[in-house]
Amino acid sequence: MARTQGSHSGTTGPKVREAALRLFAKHGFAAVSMRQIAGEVGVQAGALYNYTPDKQSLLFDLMKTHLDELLAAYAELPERGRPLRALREFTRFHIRFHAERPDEVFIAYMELRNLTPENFAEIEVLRRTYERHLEDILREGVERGAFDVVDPRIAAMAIIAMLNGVNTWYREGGRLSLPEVQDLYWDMVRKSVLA
Amino acid sequence: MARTQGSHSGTTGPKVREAALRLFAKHGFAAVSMRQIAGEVGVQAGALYNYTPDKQSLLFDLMKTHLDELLAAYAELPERGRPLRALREFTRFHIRFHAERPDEVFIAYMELRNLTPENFAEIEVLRRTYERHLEDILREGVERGAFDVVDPRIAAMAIIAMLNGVNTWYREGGRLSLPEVQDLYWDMVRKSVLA
DNA sequence: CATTGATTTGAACGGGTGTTCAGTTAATGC
DNA sequence: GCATTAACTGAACACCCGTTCAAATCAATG
Repeated sequence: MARTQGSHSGTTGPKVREAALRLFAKHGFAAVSMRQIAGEVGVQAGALYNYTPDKQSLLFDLMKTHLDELLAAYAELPERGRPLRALREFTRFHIRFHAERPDEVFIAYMELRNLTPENFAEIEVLRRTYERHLEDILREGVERGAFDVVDPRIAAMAIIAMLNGVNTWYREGGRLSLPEVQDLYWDMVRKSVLA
Repeated sequence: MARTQGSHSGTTGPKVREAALRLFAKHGFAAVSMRQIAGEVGVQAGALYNYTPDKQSLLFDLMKTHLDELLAAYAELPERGRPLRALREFTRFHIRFHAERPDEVFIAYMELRNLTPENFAEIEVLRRTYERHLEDILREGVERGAFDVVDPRIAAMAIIAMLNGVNTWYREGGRLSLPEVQDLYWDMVRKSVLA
């Protein structure tokens, strides 16, 4: 046997990325083999190399795509307004965006050490860019006297760490709805920086 | 060759745990081989099995020891006092304790999925016990009217996630000293729950 | 100083790893 | 309907994996 019925790069390609995403998130990059991914796709391991030059690139592409989408989605937030309003929009956006993609988020935070140094550096720039958006909101709030934040850089990291924590426990259909979660966290974020 | 000069379970045993700790933290459990650990210890791979029944137990022991020490250290905190004071002590304790053991903390949060279900369950009980200490402080603060927290369980997880974030950037000898970090975070934690 | 017991070696076990590629088959364009 | 191209197989490559164990050597004991 060789080329199989119904085979298409347009369908196999996404399947490869989806399988890798799910398996990496569940078992970790190092614990997943190319043969496992191929098995999920319904293909032999060799066929994966039509879609990625190697395993490392597969991981990098997943992370890069995730962060590109994060920055693009944030950039398209309509009318962010003044500091307090902007901070609320950031908080709500962050929780929603991350709750919608638990696997991508998990990989992006857990598998950083499995990137080559060059790939790591590229991902870090994107992550840092996102953090700086929040940092800028805080800084402007301090200038306008709306916020009392001694160190905006630290505060930004603290808030993001807190918001990322949602993904460790939030599940759709659980005790709390997403809007309820957003309200609870917004209450804490707001008070933590208020003057 | 067989038994080597100066060999002692009293020295090799700790060396094995230290090497495993460092390597697991740096490369991840799945990416580290028993031969790598043995190499760091200065021994052949077979010798490791005098000190652990298998690789999995090595990981579990590291996590269990870490969490046992965490709970023991918290239990020995002198005079925690009323809610606000207790919350401050918790915050300062958490930051210091975790900053002192970055490798243990990293492993305890990143390698949970590499535990067998039984081992995972045991670790989760300990982690949950620690979380509940904070939850109890918050609950008492709410009862006494000192705190305004809608959902103490969620708030406890949010605060711990925020404090854990310190380990992603804090390094001894960096821009901020540990007391400065403790002050910055205490300021945010305090305000986030205040009535 | 001989003996016992603790400690390690080194080889072996069966199996898995990422990656390459010649060969084969299905889909596509003319 | 036929030639071309895209997609995939299956085997092979060299190597690494966790774990076991008889044999060898050292430390400790009496």
